[in-house]
Amino acid sequence: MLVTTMMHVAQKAGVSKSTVSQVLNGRAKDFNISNATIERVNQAALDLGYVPNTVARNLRAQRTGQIGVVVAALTDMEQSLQLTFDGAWLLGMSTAARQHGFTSALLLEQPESEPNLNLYYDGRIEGLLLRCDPRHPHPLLANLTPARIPMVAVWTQEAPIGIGYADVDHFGGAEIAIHHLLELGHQKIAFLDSDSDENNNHFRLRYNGYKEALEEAGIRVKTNWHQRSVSAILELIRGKTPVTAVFAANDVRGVELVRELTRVGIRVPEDISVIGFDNIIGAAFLDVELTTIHHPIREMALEAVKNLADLIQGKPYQDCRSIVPTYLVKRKTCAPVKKLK
Amino acid sequence: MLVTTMMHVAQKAGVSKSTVSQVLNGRAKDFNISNATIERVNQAALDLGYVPNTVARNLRAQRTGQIGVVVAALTDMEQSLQLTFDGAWLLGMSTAARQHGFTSALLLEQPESEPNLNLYYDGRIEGLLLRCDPRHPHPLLANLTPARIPMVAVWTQEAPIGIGYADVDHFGGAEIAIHHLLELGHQKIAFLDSDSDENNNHFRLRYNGYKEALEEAGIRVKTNWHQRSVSAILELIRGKTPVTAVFAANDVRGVELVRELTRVGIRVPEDISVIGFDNIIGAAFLDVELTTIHHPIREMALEAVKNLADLIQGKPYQDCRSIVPTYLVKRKTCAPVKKLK
DNA sequence: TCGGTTTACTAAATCGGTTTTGTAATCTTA
DNA sequence: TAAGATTACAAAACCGATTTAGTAAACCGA
Repeated sequence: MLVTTMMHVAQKAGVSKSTVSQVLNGRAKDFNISNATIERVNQAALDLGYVPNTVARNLRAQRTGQIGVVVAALTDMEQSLQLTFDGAWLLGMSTAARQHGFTSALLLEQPESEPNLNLYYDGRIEGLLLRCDPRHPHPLLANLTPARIPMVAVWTQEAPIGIGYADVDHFGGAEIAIHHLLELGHQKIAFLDSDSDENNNHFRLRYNGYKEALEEAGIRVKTNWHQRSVSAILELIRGKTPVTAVFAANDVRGVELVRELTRVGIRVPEDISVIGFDNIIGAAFLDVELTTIHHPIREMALEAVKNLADLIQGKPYQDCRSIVPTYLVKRKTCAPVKKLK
Repeated sequence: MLVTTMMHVAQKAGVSKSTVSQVLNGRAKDFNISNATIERVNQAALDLGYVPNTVARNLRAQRTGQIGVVVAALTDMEQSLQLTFDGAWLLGMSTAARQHGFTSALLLEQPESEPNLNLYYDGRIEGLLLRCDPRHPHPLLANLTPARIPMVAVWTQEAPIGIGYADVDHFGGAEIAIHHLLELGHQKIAFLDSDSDENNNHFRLRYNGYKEALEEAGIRVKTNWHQRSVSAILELIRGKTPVTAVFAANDVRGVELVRELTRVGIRVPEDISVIGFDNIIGAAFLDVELTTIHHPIREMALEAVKNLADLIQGKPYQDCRSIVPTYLVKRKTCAPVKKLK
């Protein structure tokens, strides 16, 4: 490779490599290096275009300033959303990593078969970030006996002992959505769940938040308010005790619903209010201007990195768990309830 | 940190660390290590849960098996598209990296100010991938005197001497789009350019492909066929020599156009055919089913990594440049031209 | 039985830094 | 003015591997 090493600088400056190290690390004063020597060393380093070898430095320092990020292969989740999500999260994470003193993040592809923590425990990284899938526990988290490496699970609130996490406040977000509808006078509010992702933990949390918020307001949640198909919601609306608003488990479902309602002549928000969840990036590009709950991906990424940094610093894992707050994004699919009773 | 090193294994097995190294690297036969010793060493390593330190190994081997990926901060480009793009590209790149023998990829945030190649030249990575912006040359490419590190620019076809690249065939894709329209009998075809990105090199290539394809078919491209606003296209359609089809510089514009046409009562594709470019991920979620040219991001990522691997291996940079082919995605916005003449 | 080869290892050098320890020379201060 | 402190460095150890060179013992043919 033929790179200039510290030795070359030392030779050029006529000093030992220890001196070079001391000078270049700004510790000259601690070692009583004369100004003349400092000058000579700096000049030599400059002339030779010297760049310290980080690998060597890391070996000696016994730390790398790197964290690992396991990027799972794409699952069957709706590709577009998955990709925007991953894009936002990776980019946010990368920025956050630097802010927390890590030089960089190592992208590690998830090995398909037996996940082996040792694989990540070879000294290259100081901690690990795992992007989880809300539908099933991450394999690396599953067969984890003791946490031998600082680890933070991202996008989940279920992590084993020793593991930190960062997730969005799905429960609280749902509450915010319901409170908004309540303020608009709605009382009968349906929940449009996913049709496929029955095990999606986030959707479960959102449903719980929905239920809790309604019950706290003294409203008994009828079982048939919880539906998994747009057509079922349609029936509900046309039924004898119709709902006046629908909380969709996510924006995809929300948009779907609004489109169908519009198609069959039910006006949104005049006849029915619809609120979604996620504030999917690029929603501006859609035909439906959905009121929704913002899902803060980058903030979550930032929290994840912060938690990992703390964990590495030795903080107890209980203190390295964050639930990132959401907020309401008012657009055009919610309105005060019609006085039709 | 208290990890088990090769020394510990050696002690436990009652041999020297050289022997341990030889055994664990499968080079026992070359060094005449007896089977009994091999067995002892393996058992000791297993018992102690030994994992070789990759940093030390890398220092000695003078290579890391890592490549760097510069992730630029988000620009003002339409966020959604940017994020899906980056998600797809990072994920594709990461998979490709492993396939090409790199253990992992290092995410390097782009320093805002003076880009300093030395920063990336400290031994941690063997090469660099730069995701470029089609609107302006990458700062790292701009002030690059000699290429001191193997580098591949991604999403551009303009790279200095010594630098490889991987890009999508924007020119060829445009030709494919036009050929499709020509086959459907269209002769008067407008080009709906971006309204803002005047310096976007990709759009320029697409325009050139459009023009070339038409001229090859013996059609003289009228200057007013090249427009930058939907309303201008509308005027064109309503004018005395109306176009029968529009090639949009990208899907965003295409969808915009189709929506507006539909709104003012012009039917697509019955009255006007529209073809886009990009096949934006998640198009399925849109209301407009746009015929378009697929923009293969993951394939581009794969080519980029392949080129970088080749470059690292010493291949001449001219052979490390790829233009990835596109293909037509037929959906519902193109139809045979109406015989109205 | 003696030099040469093979067997089975070990010692030491190496990668390129950082840090601890060592050592002359000069400077203080009692 | 001699002991102690300070100045200004250099030598060597160290991080944890890999690799080259070295060595002792067994074997082997002439």
